[in-house]
Amino acid sequence: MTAGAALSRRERQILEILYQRGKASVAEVREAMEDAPSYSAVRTLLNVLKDKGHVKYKAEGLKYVYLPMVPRDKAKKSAVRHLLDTYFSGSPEQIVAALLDVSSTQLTREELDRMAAMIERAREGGEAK
Amino acid sequence: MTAGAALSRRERQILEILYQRGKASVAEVREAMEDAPSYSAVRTLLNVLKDKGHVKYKAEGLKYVYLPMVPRDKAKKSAVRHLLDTYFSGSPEQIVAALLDVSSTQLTREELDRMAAMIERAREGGEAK
DNA sequence: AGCATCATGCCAAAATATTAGCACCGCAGC
DNA sequence: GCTGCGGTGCTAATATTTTGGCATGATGCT
Repeated sequence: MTAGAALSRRERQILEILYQRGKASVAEVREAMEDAPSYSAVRTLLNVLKDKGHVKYKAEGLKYVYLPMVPRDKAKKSAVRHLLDTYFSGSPEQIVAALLDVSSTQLTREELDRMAAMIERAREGGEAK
Repeated sequence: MTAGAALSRRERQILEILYQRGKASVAEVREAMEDAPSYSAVRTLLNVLKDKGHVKYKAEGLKYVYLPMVPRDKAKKSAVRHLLDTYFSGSPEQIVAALLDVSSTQLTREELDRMAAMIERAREGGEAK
């Protein structure tokens, strides 16, 4: 129920844009869409999302900017969880594998080092059963 | 166009079930749904997915089983890529962080070792710029 | 053979999602 | 003060999604 729950195609598309950018005005959302419909349409969708409780807005200057109701950090987690059991049978290491595969070309040694360090820390700190 | 492209809510739900299980009959798909509609409805959706080219089916015994058109391996990658730039600004290490966070309690030392090893291998093998 | 079961194909009704249009408001410039 | 620009609210039309129903064919059992 946190984030990716039962949204229509457009709703999801828009919510994802908001997650990408953190916050956005109607016009910004619209510009971020490949296949943007009318301004009105975007506005309606945003309102639907608001009614469903996925989005809130606040005045910023003269216009409203919309932002996700559940903060990115929470959404991240449930997205990862979902990915995990949709495509990876719940196996975290397989995600790491896919990750390395997908982004191997852009990964710097430093990034890899940091990842390794994180895992190292988890091994010591968490000390799973 | 690979996998998660412009599907309706139900279509997505069903396709994801197929990715989870690899293949499934109409009844199996239906059983895997929390909020399952009628058998007919599921059947229709499966056919829609077939028409859209996301799913194929083959006879297995007496009934048909459906399976995703694009194989899990490919779908995985684009799902990871999508996750990456929706919630993580394209930063692979942040995914690893989230992953560890989400699944820290269930991770065995062996799994962590294997992850570390993968990263190690990437560091040597790939030798990114 | 007759019947219940479980599969499929096809189709039309009902529910939702998606879109655009119109009216209004505040602000800046002429 | 009028006018154009860019924002909002509301609402109605359209398109798509989602659903169930009915007819049919194969299988297995009594």
